[in-house]
Formats: sequence, structure tokens, C-alpha cells
Amino acid sequence: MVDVAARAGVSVKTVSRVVNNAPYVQPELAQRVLAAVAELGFRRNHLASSLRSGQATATIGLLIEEIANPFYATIAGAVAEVASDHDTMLLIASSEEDPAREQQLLRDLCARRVDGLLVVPAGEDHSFLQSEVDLGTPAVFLDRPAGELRADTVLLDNRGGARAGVRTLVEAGHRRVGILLDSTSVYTMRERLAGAREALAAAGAAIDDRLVRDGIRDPGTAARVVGELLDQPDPPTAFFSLNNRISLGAVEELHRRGSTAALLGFDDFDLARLLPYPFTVVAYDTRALARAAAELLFRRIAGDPSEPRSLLIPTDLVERGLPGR
Amino acid sequence: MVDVAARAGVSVKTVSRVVNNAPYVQPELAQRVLAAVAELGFRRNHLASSLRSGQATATIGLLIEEIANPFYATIAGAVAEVASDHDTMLLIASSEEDPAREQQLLRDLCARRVDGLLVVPAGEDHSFLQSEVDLGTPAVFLDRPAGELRADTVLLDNRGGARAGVRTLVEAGHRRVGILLDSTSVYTMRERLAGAREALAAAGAAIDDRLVRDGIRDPGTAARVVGELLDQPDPPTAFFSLNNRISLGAVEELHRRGSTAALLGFDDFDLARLLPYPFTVVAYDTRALARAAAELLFRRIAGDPSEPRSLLIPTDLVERGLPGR
DNA sequence: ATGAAAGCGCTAACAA
DNA sequence: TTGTTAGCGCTTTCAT
Repeated sequence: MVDVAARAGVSVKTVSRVVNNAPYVQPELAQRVLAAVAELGFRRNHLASSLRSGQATATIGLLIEEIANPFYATIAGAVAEVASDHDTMLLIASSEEDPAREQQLLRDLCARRVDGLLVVPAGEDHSFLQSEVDLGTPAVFLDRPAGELRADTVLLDNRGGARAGVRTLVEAGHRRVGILLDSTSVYTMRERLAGAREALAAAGAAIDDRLVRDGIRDPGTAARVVGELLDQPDPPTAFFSLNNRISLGAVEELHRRGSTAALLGFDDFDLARLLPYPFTVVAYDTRALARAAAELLFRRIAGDPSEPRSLLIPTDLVERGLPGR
Repeated sequence: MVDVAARAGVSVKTVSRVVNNAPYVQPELAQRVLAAVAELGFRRNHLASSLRSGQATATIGLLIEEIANPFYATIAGAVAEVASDHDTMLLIASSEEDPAREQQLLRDLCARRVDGLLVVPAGEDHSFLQSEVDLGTPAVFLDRPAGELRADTVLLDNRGGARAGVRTLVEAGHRRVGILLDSTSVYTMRERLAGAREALAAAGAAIDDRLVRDGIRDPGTAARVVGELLDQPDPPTAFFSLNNRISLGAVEELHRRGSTAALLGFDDFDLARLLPYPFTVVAYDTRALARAAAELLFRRIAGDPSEPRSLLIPTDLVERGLPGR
């Protein structure tokens, strides 16, 4: 910048003003500065700028589990759009579901003085963020609640969606529903399971815990478990799959067997229409979830001092036929 | 840092040494410093640190078209892994296929003094990056070549893959092949089209340009175009779809019609096995593409001064049956 | 092994 | 409207 100033025959402050489009600079001087900038290939150092001006790195941090996962990629896309509207860049970090790594990454993001944090939490305790939040780095949690920290949160209506979905099964006469999930250690799974239990209980259906199977991580396992449940005496007449990886395996096995069991899945799929087995899904708008969280974050960054808020994004039942009828 | 120093009764330099795990600090002093750090909730300001030390923001920039797109999400995931191995964070920006926006984002990334740039180019001219590269910000281009700039490049073998795929169609006796693509303005599409032409030419098949249709942006359009081509007199007996969005529409229309046309697609799909119409794909390893590019970038960041390199990632033909036989 | 002082590139505060 | 000076938080240099 001093070089530019020397070349243009002005002070560094004037260069600073020109580069930042500040008012009260003579057009003629501005021209000279701009010329010098071009000749010298000058580019303002964003680091130095935000170091001095204290705030506004024009960067937000997004912490997710894994960017390659389409759910998180969709979140990242929606967040990036909102960030772009605020001339802000996105620093993305993947926790890989490891709470220790999550903590380290969040600390690192804070050390980089991001203007705010968007977190899909992996760990159970985020109290270590309290000091950062107090020091002025707002954080918004999405998809799962923060642990041990009062903070803005945007969640899906997992419980209500599951309840509504299972209610359609119950109304179609199903009483024995096989429930397939990956892990009860995940908040969303617990909520969806609770919703299913509520719907069954409301119908006075006894819940058979032998029909609830967890630890299903991939479509292959899902297919195997569906087979096992169907081969039991008194098998389920319907299945509720708690995420789309599981739905995929269930579709495959039910189709393979020519089963007539009804299938309900949480999470929609692009290709559901093309799959060989009809099923109903509890769908939701991932982009709306992410946009709501990002917009809330930018409101905080802009200084909104109100109490932490909790938003619930509704789900939508998409019926595509139940072969069990 | 001065507060920590005061609290621990040492100089700021000693605090700096402790925080950076520098050698030659008495364990006892280090203890005092660490205690003060904990008490005061001190976190080193990464901005100030890299401002002073000149280099090493421990950040790389990734410029893609759109993070929500699964192809780019996969790239981002693989890049994030490599970056994580180098204790580096990832600043992700989406060009949305707009060359002007691309240029602005790349300049912004440079202004933030990223250690290096990974670019899936949208524009045709990247000469504006020359000065940045000369000033020491290495850039690696992936999936498409850089325009007007000698730089490291990692590409898929689009042409070879298309050639091999279309050769299987030709060997199965097909001479009239409908070719479906989105836009010839995209490098990868031009290469894939060229490979298809080569394979047809090698078989002495006259290329009927009325069977080459571009401007197909979504599955719906693809389905419509497939229908139009099939309704022509002397319709194609096989189709080559140049990306998976197009393949999806083609599958749908061919299945709907109970067609026996052979289908070949560029890009694999997770769910190809479950789709109602068998087709062969030219598959490739997106993660390998991204890892190769990222690893090359980190070699440049580490100071590798060798000539710009060009890597070609091979494709793989996955045959899943051709209903036309 | 530790510290004092200078300065990275920029902008806030003030002065002219 | 423009310039001067100080200093953001840290690390380098050089002294001790």
C-alpha cells in the first residue's frame, strides 16, 4: 500500500480510502490511485484489514459431519447462498462425528475470528463455546440441539413428522410395524423413534420392541434386517425406515421378495419415483432448514441481542402408495 | 497475549513460544503460561499470527460451481480430507458458472492470502491469476483446463472414456447412436462428444448430426428429447447420455416406452442397479481426481518448483447389460 | 533460555 | 478533502 501511495503521490490513508470506496476523495486522486493499483498489481490484504478494524472477517464457519454427504452438501449450498448475499465467505470443516475433532475445529474457527458459527453438532457438550459466544462470536445450531449451551437452534420436526407418517400406517390397519434405525445415540433418530411410538400408542397398538432394530448403517444391513423380520413368526406388515440409506436397502429386499408390506421412510429421495417399490416418505426442506439457520446467524452478527430462539422446520408427508393395501 | 504475559509474569515472547510449542522454554514457565492461558480463556489470533509471519494461513481456497451438486460435494469432501492431513482449513466458494463471479471470488480468496487455490474453472481466461501465482499462491485446476494460464491440471479421461463406451455400442452392432448433452460450451461435454465421434468414425459409421442433441439441462428435457428421437423415421438404436442428469431422464422415457434401445451413460450412479432400465456407464473416481489435485497443490505449497504438470484420471466402463441385444 | 523493540499491512483517530 | 500517527495481535530480530 505504501508503494501504491508513493506511486500515486498520495498518502497511504488516501489509498485506503480509495480501495474501500470511502467518500470524500477527489475523483482525480482516485484515478491516480487506481492506476497505481493496477500497475503494481496491488491487492488489499484482507487479514491486515480485519486485524486492524477489529471485527468483520466477512467469513463464517460451518461445522458439519461430512461435506460429501448429500444432506450436508445441501446445507452447505444453502448456507453459501445466504453468505454470498452478505458478501461473506464460508469456511467449512467436517467433524466426522468425532466430538474431540469437533471441539478442536470449532476452536480453530474461532481463532480465525470468523464472524459467526453454524454448527451441526456431533458432541454432547458445547459449553466450551460459551466464552467465545460471550466474546461476540454468535453460534447457531442446526439439525440437532446444542449440548449444555443456550444458543439459537433450528431443528426439523422429526417427532411430528414420524408421528404423522406412522399414523397413516396405523390408519391403513397396520399394527405390527418394523422400525429400522442406525443409532439411538443420534438425536434425530431418537426423536423419530419417539414420534413413531407416540403414533402407535395413540392407536392403542402394543409396541413390540423386537420389531425395533438399530445399528443399521448401510443399505445391505437394512436389507438383511428386513429379511430377518419378515422371516420371524408373526412378521411386521409395515416398515418404518428412519433414514434414506436404510430405505434403500428396505426397498431392495421388499422388491426382491415381492413383499406386500407397506414401507414408510424418513427423508425423501430424488429417485423415489423410479424405485421398484412404492413407498411413502416424510419429506422436509433441507434448504429451508439451512437458510433459516444462516439468516438467524446473520441477524445475530448484525447485532440482534434478543433471547436465543428455537425454530422448528415442518415436515411433509409424500404418499406414493402402500403396496400393503 | 500481553494479559497472559502479565498474569504469568513473563514476556509476550515467552507466551508466544509456549503457544507455538517452540523449544527452549523452561517447563516451569510453560506451566505458568498455560495456566494463565486457561484462566483468561486466551486464544491466539490466527489472523495476526499469519499477518506477521508472512505466509501460512493454513487455509486453501476451493472454487467450484455449486457445492450442493453431488459431484462437487464429493470433490469438496476429498479435498477436505487431504487438507485436514495438512492441518489446513478449506474456504469454499461457488462460482455458479459465472466467469465474472469466478474472477471476483478468486481475487477475494487471494486477498485472504490463502496458501493455495484449487479451481474447477468456469471462465475461459484465467490470466488474471498469473500475478498471484507469480507472487507465490499456487493454483491447481481440476476437471477442466485453465484458460490462458500455464498451471497444474488434473483432468478426467473424458475422451478416452467416451470412446471406450461408444465402442461397446458399435461392437454390439449399433450404428445410429443418439447423443444427448447439455452444452458444448462446457469442456467436458466437448471432450466426451469428441470421444464418441472418434469411436463411431473408427467403425466407419456415418455420424448423423441430427442424432446429436444439446441444450439438455434436466431429466425432463432429456426424456422429451429421447421421445422425439425415437419418433423420427430411422430412429437411433442406442443412446449415449453425456451426464447423469440426462441419463436419468433417458432411463425414465425408455422404460416408459418399453424400448429396447441400448443406453450408455457418462457418470455412474449410486442407484443404477435399482433403476428400471439396464444401462452401461463410463464411471470414474471423483475422489481420486480431487485427491490428486489437492496433493499436487500441497506439493506446490511445500515449494515444489517443477514445471506445471497435467494428470489424467482414467475412466472405467461398467457394463450392466444392454437391452438392445 | 528469555526479553525488548520493531514491524507485518492495514485502518481509527485525530489533525491540518 | 487529505495526511500523520498510533496500534490491531502477533512474530521476527537481535540482544542479553
